[in-house]
Order: sequence, then C-alpha cells, then structure tokens
Amino acid sequence: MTDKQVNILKAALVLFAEQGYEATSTSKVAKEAGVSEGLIFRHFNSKEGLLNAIRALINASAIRGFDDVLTRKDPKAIIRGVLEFPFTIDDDKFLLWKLIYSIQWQKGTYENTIYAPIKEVLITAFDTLGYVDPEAEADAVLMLFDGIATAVLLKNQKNQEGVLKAILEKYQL
Amino acid sequence: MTDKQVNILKAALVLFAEQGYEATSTSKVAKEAGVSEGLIFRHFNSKEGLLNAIRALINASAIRGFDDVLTRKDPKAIIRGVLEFPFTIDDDKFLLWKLIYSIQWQKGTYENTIYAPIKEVLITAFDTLGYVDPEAEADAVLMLFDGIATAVLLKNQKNQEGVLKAILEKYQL
DNA sequence: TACATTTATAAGTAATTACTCACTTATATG
DNA sequence: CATATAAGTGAGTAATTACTTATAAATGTA
Repeated sequence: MTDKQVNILKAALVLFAEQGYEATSTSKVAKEAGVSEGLIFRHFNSKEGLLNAIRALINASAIRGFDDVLTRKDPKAIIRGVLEFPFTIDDDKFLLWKLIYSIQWQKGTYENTIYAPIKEVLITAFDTLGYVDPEAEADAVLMLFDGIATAVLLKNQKNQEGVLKAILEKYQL
Repeated sequence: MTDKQVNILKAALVLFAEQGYEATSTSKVAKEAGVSEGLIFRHFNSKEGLLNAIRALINASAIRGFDDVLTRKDPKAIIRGVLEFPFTIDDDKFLLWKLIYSIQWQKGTYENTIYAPIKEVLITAFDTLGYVDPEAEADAVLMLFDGIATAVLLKNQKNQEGVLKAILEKYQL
C-alpha cells in the first residue's frame, strides 16, 4: 500500500462518515486526499470497491477493539465490558463507528462479522451464570449495545455515568 | 392536498426508505408517483423540502403510535409498552420507522420531537416506582428502544419472544 | 359566462456524476 | 543499464442531477 492509497482511504473514511456514502462524490474524495480522481479507480476499480475496502478495514478494527473484553475469564466482566464499550468510544474511533452504523442504515444490512463473535462469547457467559435463555440474553445485550451506540454517536451522549449504572444494575454487575 | 401531491409523498416515502434519500433522484420519485418532475418542485420547492414534508408526516405518525402507551395509568404498563413497541412494528409501519432511522443516520441528527414526550412519561413512571435515578432509567429504556428497533428494522428480527421476555424481566414486568 | 388562480406538464438548463483513456513518472528486477 | 510493471495524472466521456421556465389544463368564484 502506497502513501496515496492510504490517503484515499483516510479521506474517504472521514467524508463517508461525515456526509454519507451517497452524498460523497469521488471527486471530493480525490480532492481531500490530494490525489487525481483516476487514481481511486486504478486502486479500487469503483466507488463501491472503495467502500468495500474501507468496510474491511473498519470491521477488522472494530473486532480488534473487542479483543480485551472477549478474552476475559470472568463472565460478568465480559458482559460489563460489552455494555461499557459504546460509552467509551473516543474521538479517534468516533468516525469509524459512525460509518459502521451509517453504512448499515444506508445499505439496509447488518454487520454480522462484527457481532457474531461477540454474541458467541456472550452466550457462553450467560450460560455460565445460569441464565435460563442465554441466547436471548445475548441478543438483548447486543440490542442494548446498538442503542447505546446510537445515543453516543447521534446524540453525543458520552460517558453517561448514571445511565451506565442503571443498565449494569439490571445484570447485577 | 391534491391526489398527485399525496402520490408524490407516498412514492418518496417508499423510495427514500428503501434506497436512501441521497440515492433517490427526484426523477425516480416523479416516475414512481406517475407525475411530472416539475410538480415536485411546484409543491415542495426542493428535494430537501420534500424530505421535510415527509419528515413532518412520519414524526406525527410515530408520535400518534405512542398515544395508547403513554396515556396508561399503571407505570409498569407504560414501561412495558415502550419496550414492546419496536417488536410490534408491522408491515405498514415498517418503512415509516426505517425512514426515521435512515434519515437520522444520514443527516447525523436525533429526532427529539418523537422521543422527548416519551422520555417525560418514562421519567414519571420510574419516579412513581421509586427508582433512584428516574432520568437515567428513562434514557436507558430509550436506548434499549433504539437497539430493539435496529434489530427489527435491519435484521428483520420480529416478535423475538425470548428476547422480549429477558428484557422485561430486568424491569420485573 | 368571465377571469383569476391553482395544478400540471414537457422540454429545457448548467452542473455534477462515476468512470475511462492516453499518457507520463516512478519503482523494481534481471 | 534495460525493460517490464506499477503508480499516478489530466483531460476527457455520456449520463444523470436538482431545478427552471414557458405554456396548457383544470378549478374556483364573481
């Protein structure tokens, strides 16, 4: 990967996240990246190809962000980690997560590559804790995750201590 | 409002919800509505004006959908009603709610006209039930609402009995 | 009926879109 | 060094974009 290739990906990530994929033209991306427009198509074939390249990058980055949480021994610590996660999205991960959700709602898809491994670990955790329906509990936590993320990313509600406390209480964490 | 005006709004609602606002051209809307393209601009001035007209309609419709729940006497019935709501979005309300979220993520805004009145009623309900931080509880329920809606609208997870049960248990409902 | 207003259309507009192509420059490898 | 391959550019392309305008049909009202 050359410098300019990286510049294109960085510029596209920011513009797609801030203005939306459809509202961002390839000429805008080229300008922001300091690159000729043709180079985008040399490297990524099409605008959709550029999006897919970014998608692979941000999915991998999102999954990596969960490494610490998912390898914990204590099942309660795992559940707490997942629920705390969206509250702790900081500035340099903000656009990444905003783009993940933005693409999902634009394309009408759900990013299972990110959520499936989390769900598996959650099921095991709830199972260990003796919950009667571990899969339902895992789904519920993932829904809560999406809801918290929506609040953080759209309403800029960061580090809402009281809300996190209220949520964790429901799981006796 | 003339027939053709209604046709434009109906067609635009469907296309905006299914393909996204930016990805839908005014010519597509006109064709789908069986109307000349110019008529859109006669009635709504601009594409953004058309979007705003639809926004007002779907927000009003969304708020009306909560009338039954928010006027309940029993505080527990109110909380249960809000949490059950997204699970029961049926086919004729599906695109309406999909568009509400789609617009929010496209424009980076949060639709407070819908959520503010719900939050008020939730705060009162949690207060009546003696919760220590009623506002935090209300925020948490609204986050859960968004998360459930995301699952229903993006993953087509409709009427997940086990998940709903698991969630309601957390509030002893 | 007369006439003013509203509703509707068809055919435009300049600007922008995603993408291509002929070409040059840089890099790698024998 | 020679030469093949990859990286990069700038000026194109046809199609589509949101929007306008001139004109006609429908409607209301006196």
